Amino acid sequence: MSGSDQLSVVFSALADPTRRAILAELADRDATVTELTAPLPISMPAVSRHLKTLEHAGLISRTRSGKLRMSRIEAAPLREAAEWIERYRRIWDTSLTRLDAHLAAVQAAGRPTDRTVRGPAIPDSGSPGKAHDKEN
Amino acid sequence: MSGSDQLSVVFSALADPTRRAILAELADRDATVTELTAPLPISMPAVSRHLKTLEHAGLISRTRSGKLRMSRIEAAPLREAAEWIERYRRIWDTSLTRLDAHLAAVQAAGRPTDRTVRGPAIPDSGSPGKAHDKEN
DNA sequence: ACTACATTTAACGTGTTGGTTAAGTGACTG
DNA sequence: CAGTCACTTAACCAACACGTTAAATGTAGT
Repeated sequence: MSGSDQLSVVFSALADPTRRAILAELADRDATVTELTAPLPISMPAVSRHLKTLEHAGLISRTRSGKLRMSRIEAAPLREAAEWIERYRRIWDTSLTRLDAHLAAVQAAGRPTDRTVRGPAIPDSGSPGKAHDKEN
Repeated sequence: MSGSDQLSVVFSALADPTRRAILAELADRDATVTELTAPLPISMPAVSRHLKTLEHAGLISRTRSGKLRMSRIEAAPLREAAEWIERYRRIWDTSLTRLDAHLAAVQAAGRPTDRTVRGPAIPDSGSPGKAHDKEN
């Protein structure tokens, strides 16, 4: 992980399947560390650290009640991540559109695919540590 | 990165701000390695490896034309990532709803927040290497 | 063939990740 | 207040990520 911005931290957290499994679990119900560890093939300290990572990413919050430590999902940061990705929706949509067009064209004639018809920019967000900033 | 599944690879690729900047650049127009390196504060070999990572994640494809190597964005994997995240939309939506409700309630009376009203499961996808599978 | 250009591969250093086991902390229980 | 339960922290390790510079590769032009 090279970046320390919010988006990098969130995507990093999501990059681990164990952490995604934990989030899936927490989507159902809040849970203790022991409960979260049970279905997983790793030790409790390992889970504890995953929870720390998730908490640091803002994806969960935790409260102590007695000797239990409850974890609760906080999906707000996912929204930011989704919004970043959504900016590219037009590209994958138009890719599919192009594919449709291509198939139609092939059925009619026999031309090769085009692929240069692309709309204008997508605003940036998520520049490298010290970018020379040309991508805005 | 502990997982090697598609989702892990894609989220890992997105976790780096330099790679996100490259994708932002490629959203505008296909580009050569040299063009992509220009605005970045790192060497060309470093960019070359980022491109390899993005290609491995399926986020770009590359073609050789003469001595140039063009990179083109392939946003399809982003769709899968977005879909994974979208499953949690209800949670962050209802979080906001709960917040609204809380604020309204506070304005009217003075009760503490509730937070236990959560709907049923969200289907899994993204289980750890060898999970004992309980989260489905 | 020689040279120049674009890019990749190799070798290396360094920091981080994700797992382990063992020891520490804090709250309840007898 | 000793013991146990639910965790966290510490110490350690192997693997990997990300950057560098130097050398190798491949294509084009002269």
